[in-house]
Amino acid sequence: MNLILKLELKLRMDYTPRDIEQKWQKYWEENDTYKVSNQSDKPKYYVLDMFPYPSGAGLHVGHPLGYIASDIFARYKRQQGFNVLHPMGYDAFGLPAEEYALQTGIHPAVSTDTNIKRYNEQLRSLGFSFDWSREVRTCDPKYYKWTQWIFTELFHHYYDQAANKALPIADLVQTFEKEGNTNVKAATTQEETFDAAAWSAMSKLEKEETLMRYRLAYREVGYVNWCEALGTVLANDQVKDGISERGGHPVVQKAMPQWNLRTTAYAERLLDGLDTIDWSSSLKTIQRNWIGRSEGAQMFFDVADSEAKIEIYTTRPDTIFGATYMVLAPEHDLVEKLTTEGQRGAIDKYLSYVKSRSELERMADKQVTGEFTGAYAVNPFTKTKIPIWIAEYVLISYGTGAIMAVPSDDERDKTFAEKFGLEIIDVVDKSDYPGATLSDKLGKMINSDFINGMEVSEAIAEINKRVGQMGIGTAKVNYKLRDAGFSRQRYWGEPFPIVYDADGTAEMLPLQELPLELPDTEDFKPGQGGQSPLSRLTDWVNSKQGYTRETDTMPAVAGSSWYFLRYMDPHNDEAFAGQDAVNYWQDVDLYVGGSEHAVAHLMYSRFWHKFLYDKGLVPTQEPFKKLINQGMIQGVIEFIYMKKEKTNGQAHFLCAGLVKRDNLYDQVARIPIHIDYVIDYGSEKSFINIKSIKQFIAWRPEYENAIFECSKGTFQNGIFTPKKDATGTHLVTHSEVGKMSKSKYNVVNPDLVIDQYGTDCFRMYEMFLGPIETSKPWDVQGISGVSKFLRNFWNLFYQNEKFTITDDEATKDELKVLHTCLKKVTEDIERFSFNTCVSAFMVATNELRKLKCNKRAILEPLTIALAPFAPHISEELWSKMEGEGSVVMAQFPVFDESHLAEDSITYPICINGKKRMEASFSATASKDDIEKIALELDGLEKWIDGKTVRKVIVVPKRMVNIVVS
RNA sequence: GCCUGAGUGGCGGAAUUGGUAGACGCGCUGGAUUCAAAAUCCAGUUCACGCAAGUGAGUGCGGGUUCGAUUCCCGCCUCAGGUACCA
Repeated sequence: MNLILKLELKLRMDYTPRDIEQKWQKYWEENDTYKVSNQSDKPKYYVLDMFPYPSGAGLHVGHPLGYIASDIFARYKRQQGFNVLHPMGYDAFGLPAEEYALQTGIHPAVSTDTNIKRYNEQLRSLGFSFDWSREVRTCDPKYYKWTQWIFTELFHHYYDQAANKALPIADLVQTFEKEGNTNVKAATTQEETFDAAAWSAMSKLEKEETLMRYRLAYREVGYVNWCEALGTVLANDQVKDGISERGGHPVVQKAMPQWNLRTTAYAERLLDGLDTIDWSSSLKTIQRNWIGRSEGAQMFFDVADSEAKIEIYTTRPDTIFGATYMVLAPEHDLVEKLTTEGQRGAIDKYLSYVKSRSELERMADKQVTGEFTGAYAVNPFTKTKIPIWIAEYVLISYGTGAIMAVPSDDERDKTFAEKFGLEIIDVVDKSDYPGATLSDKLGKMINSDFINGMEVSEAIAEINKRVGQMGIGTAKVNYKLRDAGFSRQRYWGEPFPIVYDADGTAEMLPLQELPLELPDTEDFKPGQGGQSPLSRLTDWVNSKQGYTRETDTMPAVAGSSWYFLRYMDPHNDEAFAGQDAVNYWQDVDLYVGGSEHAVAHLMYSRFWHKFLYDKGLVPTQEPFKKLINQGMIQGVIEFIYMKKEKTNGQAHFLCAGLVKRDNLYDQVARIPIHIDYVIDYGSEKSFINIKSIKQFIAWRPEYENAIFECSKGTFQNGIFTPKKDATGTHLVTHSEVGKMSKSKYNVVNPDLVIDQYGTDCFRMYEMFLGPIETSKPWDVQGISGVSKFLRNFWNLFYQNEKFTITDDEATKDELKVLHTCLKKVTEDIERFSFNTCVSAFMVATNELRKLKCNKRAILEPLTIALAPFAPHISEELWSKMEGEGSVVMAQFPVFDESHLAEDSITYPICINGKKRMEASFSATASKDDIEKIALELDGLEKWIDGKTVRKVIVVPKRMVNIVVS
């Protein structure tokens, strides 16, 4: 190595991010820098991230986006003198670990543990200020003991609508014994009335069944995705285009008893609570629409020539004179009973078609389908006979599972009526309201007998009154929100702390018997009839004398519904968290996470929290005061097309080119393929060749004998058969931009980037990518600019390769640069605009380089302000400056407006709104002065050119606009 | 389908309350340095026409309000997230 090279290496070794970062990460760990106490004189601040599911693919570049943002905020708050709780943990139960176990035989507990270790390393290398002593894992029995306990409490409570809170079910039993349920106002599965005598006449089993209809955790028959070929229940995510993703087998809906949570009992409070929290209005709207409150009427229609009555729900009772037919959900109880002999065959055929369709497909389809039952109902007002149909657009889970169809005033009813030639009667004259949509509920009633001429709102009230008088229904508030399905026929989840006695009555295990630990097994295959793998462990199932255990497990949302409370007091064995801890930390001040959790997780945790509040166990009604949705770092997902119909019993894959050429989109399913096997991954022309196919088959052995066809020929069982002169296959894949996820096989890890550029650079680069809320595909182009910035910042402190800063007084220009930056950064952190913070630091650094400033008075506050973003380099420079303690606790600098004052301001001079010139005015000039001077500016004549000046608009400190014509 | 977002140079993005569109960074072009390259530094860079001065156009598309619209209103298009068992 020659001398010059050596010298150059030495020069470049000055800022060596990885050395500095490891040094300070070790220092923070050894000094418990981020450990936080539940007792402090400082005000509390709780910054929470949505904890990750520890996927086998490792932490991907999307995870840190939110974590970096929340870490910056937590560090900023710490520097402002708050006692900051900033914890991290793992949402460790879930389907992927179990799928992995089925493929490899590796126990989910083992793979989860391995994954967590990897995540731990990765998270630590990112320099987050987490208090790791508070880490929680939902799969830890010490943790899920309390998940199980909260479940048992839900079981032991009902929702009393008079008290507007959850009350013990034992109270309800007392009431039933005293007076039956006639005075009870409570959330229930089904309206029924009984008196004390009727209650006491019930058998033990009947009593239990009745109580089940009130409990907040209850068991009821529900529908699951059933795959006969695989003998298992599938998650929605495992079903693609109507067939199982694994193996491509048909999937149907199957009824099975399921545990549920009565989230609907809290619908109104979940709605009201939204007004009290600082969430984005779009997220609140999503939740409001999800809850879907509507006011309408529930009423009964008689069936012609039958005792049966059909209960319907409608938001438009006023349109009843236009109700020309009825539609039942295909799963409706009455379908079997009402179908006439003549229509039996057609109905059965339709039912089997519907069974093959998921709810999502049923709602998404533009085409309408349906079948006539042969039966007729009687419109209670017109007394005419109207046909009863079944159709998949009516869902059994919403309302009563039956509608009166008014084709004149409902889009879908109209499409349906037009397709099947059903009668349409206009009942609302909307001519007074041009531009109003159907959902505005505006217009005047026509063709409607006694309500003719009334406005819609009047008519609704009138019909509701009549319906009540006739005893055929009542006004009712309805919600789209459904109770939460809480059973999974899976191994890797919390076991239900439930045993059934000989009669099949469910009993909850008492707290002393919790946790009910997940039993060990080596066999994760589903049990008989799609039961959970736990059902195979007969010793465990029967381990309690005279009882059998529930073998379903809880879904992943169980553990994540309350984990933020556990962080407050993570090692407590006596309670889910001690009351002192809960009362000190109260609630989450800032919650950061992806908008993909907008409903599921954020609705469930609010529900659990409200229940705990009702029990007096938490002090606030809402768990998350402020919420920021970070966008998603996306990846490209690669798919290969597979024909839905097998060819000679084999799966048949097609080149995207063939699918396009022959327009076969209806006949193919998209099968995701790992991005590592795809050539030119991410580009438009990405494809797979024979080598890729071999890798794919090794990964997905069920496709060992599959056919791979492209325009050049076919490949099967290792043999390529060319169609014309060709030497190999070239199947173009189908690429989509989408979520980075292990299940999409498109994960990119941050490790390599961090190795190359360092953590501080990675952190700042992810922030620099754009606003925290927007989603964008991952791309490393541009990272060198951030790297260069950090080196330039570092070099401000160096002269002739020596660390040199002076105590000289700062100049006016230097102070202006500093305070402009501090103002921008402070204001931008407060509004979570971190990308613009990074550019403010860049601007300041560039200007200070030009000013050759190396003064402590400037660089010290700048270093403190940079610390939340790039904590390692800041800590290193802070220690070199001999700052006191760690920069982590240094007071965040406050900007001073007086340094920002300008003597003169440059105004753009616009003619008719278009900038034509510039002019400088004193900062103290009045509007009139500016107008006068502006009109006399040299060069203005050219623009006015014979036209008249109509108006001059002067916006102080902004611009001048001269209007001419 | 329904609900919620997003769309600005070659690329990521900025413009905080209706007031200079393109901050900052990448890339690219030219130059300096170097035997050469990397690195670094300097200058330029929305597009079209033009040697230039300049002129015109321009924030997904089509309209509207306004002295002035990326920003507000109406109607579309495309993409993303969710759609109740991925988490």
